[in-house]
Amino acid sequence: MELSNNTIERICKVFGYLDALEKRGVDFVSSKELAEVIGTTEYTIRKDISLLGGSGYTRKGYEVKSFKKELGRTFHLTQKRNACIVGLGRLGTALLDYENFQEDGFEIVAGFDCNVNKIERIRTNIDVFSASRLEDVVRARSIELGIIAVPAESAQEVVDQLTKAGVKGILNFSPVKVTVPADIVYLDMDFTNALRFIAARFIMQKK
Amino acid sequence: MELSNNTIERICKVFGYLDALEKRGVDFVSSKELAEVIGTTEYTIRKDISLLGGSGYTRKGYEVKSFKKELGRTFHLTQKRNACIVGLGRLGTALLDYENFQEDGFEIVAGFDCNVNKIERIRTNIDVFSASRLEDVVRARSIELGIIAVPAESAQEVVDQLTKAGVKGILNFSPVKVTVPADIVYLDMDFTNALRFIAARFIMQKK
DNA sequence: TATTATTGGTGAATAAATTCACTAAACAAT
DNA sequence: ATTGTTTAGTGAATTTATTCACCAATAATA
Repeated sequence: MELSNNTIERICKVFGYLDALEKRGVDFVSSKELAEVIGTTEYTIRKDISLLGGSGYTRKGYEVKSFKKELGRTFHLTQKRNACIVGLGRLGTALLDYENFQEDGFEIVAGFDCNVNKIERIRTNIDVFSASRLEDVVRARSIELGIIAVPAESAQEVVDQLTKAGVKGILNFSPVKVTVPADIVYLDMDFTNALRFIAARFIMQKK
Repeated sequence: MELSNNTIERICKVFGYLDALEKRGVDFVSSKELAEVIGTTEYTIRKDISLLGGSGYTRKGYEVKSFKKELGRTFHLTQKRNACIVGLGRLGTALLDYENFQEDGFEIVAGFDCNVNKIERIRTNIDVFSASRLEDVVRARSIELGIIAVPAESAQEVVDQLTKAGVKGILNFSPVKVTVPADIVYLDMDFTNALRFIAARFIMQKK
């Protein structure tokens, strides 16, 4: 099966919405509703789902519970995955306690910072370590996902360390472009860039 | 000129990288280097730039300073834009002091929270207000951009308030899908979704 | 029971995005 | 000078993504 990034992105959003619907006790959802919520068309949603082999019910839509379960299985979205946060400044510590991660199958099992004094001051339930211990802790705790919240100048170094330690994916909050080996899944969450994109779209009116 | 989202997104990244190069004192950059950094091909970069009407120098590439300036002008990326943050939990307060915003032409000129006690405890240089004052402060301070960092359950309400107050763009950090009028530029930064995307890509190996 | 409306599934058509192929320019090296 | 190499620019070709058009199923309604 060969899914495009766009499809995967949409399906992830669908998964999140299914989760919300399930909590609200809703049983069925139509491709039309999914499309509106996700911000696409019903055709695209149906195409995505058919690419995935999923199926719904005529005049009812997709069954929330079973569809969510199926997506979870296909994308291994249900199994717990260990993650760590590198860089415990304001953003990093905020992320440490971001409850939604835990709820959604991602467990932050370690935090790292190079400032030892800072480490001692941090009040959280999550174990925090000196950055020098990154590699061995990542291995010891089977951490698959690294979340980078360090300043721009050390981001590349952290990427290299995480890579060496064997993480499979990296989510980068630092506002700098880094180079990452091709076999590691990498995603950028540059806030400034997001604001720029919005500002640019003020100007280049869509539609 | 009709630019796609993809093009705008790439150009924003290019802008960020040009900024970094400028600071490093680099004079020229090739489409190939840009492509590598941004994560695309040189063809696409050149096509994007030509769509924009930009131009470079044979065997040298694009002149960093003037190209950056041109992009800034085209996308109005240089003019200061006022932004506010709604929701002053851990993430919201971290964003309040995120220095990179200020550096890049976005100024956080207000913070809002519905918890009055919390407002009094917050230590920052930025003015913080009760959420009830959102509408009048947004108008009074010409705030164009709203950054949402409230819990899922109040996100839609905040969107509605911001919309009513007349912001032009919204950046949403809350992990919920909201509906936004079509004329407002909207961008989602759902962390959990980002992690899901990464996890899904572990499985659905690209390439 | 017959009819109507709604919804998913899917191959075909269309549209959009990317890549290619080639040209021209400019600098470097011989 | 001449030759070779690098790099941008761009129309054409290709690939990818989206949308359409239509069918089948099924639930609701008359």
